[in-house]
Amino acid sequence: MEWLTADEQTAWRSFLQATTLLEDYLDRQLQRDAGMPHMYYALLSTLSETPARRMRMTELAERVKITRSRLSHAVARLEGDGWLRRESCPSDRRGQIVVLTDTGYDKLVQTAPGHVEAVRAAIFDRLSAEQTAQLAEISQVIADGLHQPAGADVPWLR
Amino acid sequence: MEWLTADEQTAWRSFLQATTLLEDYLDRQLQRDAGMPHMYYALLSTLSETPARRMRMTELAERVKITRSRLSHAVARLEGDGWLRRESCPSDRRGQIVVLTDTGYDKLVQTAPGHVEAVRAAIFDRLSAEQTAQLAEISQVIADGLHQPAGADVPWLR
DNA sequence: AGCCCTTTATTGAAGGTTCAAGAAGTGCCG
DNA sequence: CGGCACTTCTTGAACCTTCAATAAAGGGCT
Repeated sequence: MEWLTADEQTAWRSFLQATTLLEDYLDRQLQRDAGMPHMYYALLSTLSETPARRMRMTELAERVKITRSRLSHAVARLEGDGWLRRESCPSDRRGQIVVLTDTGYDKLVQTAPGHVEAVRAAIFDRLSAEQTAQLAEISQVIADGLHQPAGADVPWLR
Repeated sequence: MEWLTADEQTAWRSFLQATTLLEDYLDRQLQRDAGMPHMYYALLSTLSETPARRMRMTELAERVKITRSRLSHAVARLEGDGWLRRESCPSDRRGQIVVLTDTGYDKLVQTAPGHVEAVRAAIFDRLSAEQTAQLAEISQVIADGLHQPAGADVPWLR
């Protein structure tokens, strides 16, 4: 068992503070301007980038890295708001297809600029191009590592 | 209004995935091994590093970057578990001082190795020393920016 | 002292997330 | 075909977080 070095500790502390503050900041921004938390916005946003603005539940959950259960609850709420709707899947009767409605798309078009602005203000306006590239690389390494934890042959995320 | 460049988009996407996965991973690890979410562990950990393992509510909230309200709920829970206790502040009768109990300290000593190991496995074992330094710097920049958002003369975090 | 504004901390309700359990469909394999 | 294991998605309860409202104390000002 190894402890963290001094450098690692400062990095870890700063990272935790940055992510905590950032989440809080973006959740507030979107709750205020769009009436939904950041994760829900990410669902609409992800759907809007697919060919027909539709996706299977499981695939959507995998893309945004959340559990199916969490997605079910979120979709139920967003469907109630009218931003998206469910359709049954023709090829697999267990499946559900989530579709971004036109109203949902409009909502996204309406709120995207403010959100992008918030992201820029918090992050990219403050980082050099090099730092942006470094952040991308570091994030990718961490995400890759968590996607398939060493020694686990069973998916750890249900 | 500027959109994100292609590089910024990939960085943002990776960053979001990494932080989502990481939070989930650490919350699970701590819930399983310590019976508490990551944020609660951070409270115990922060207290353990102070001179007499005690701190005012407000200062603790500021250190870990959460609202007073959230802290109140968390402390109520952790006090119920016996990991910490409240004491009234002699110099300011509105104040409360949160104290890490001996049991709470033992709990921390017990669970810290496993948690540090999880953090190492997810992050520092995968990053070079340079990348660790880069992550520290980037995180610091982001955290600094969010601490005092440009154009706000009123604290945005209550 | 009295007044007012601020700071400190808590509370309860509403909403979000996790976890374990369960219903329903798929697909393989004897 | 029948059985069995696995996948897909949902559900409800417990827990956590947010938000707005509140109580209580400090501190300045006249």
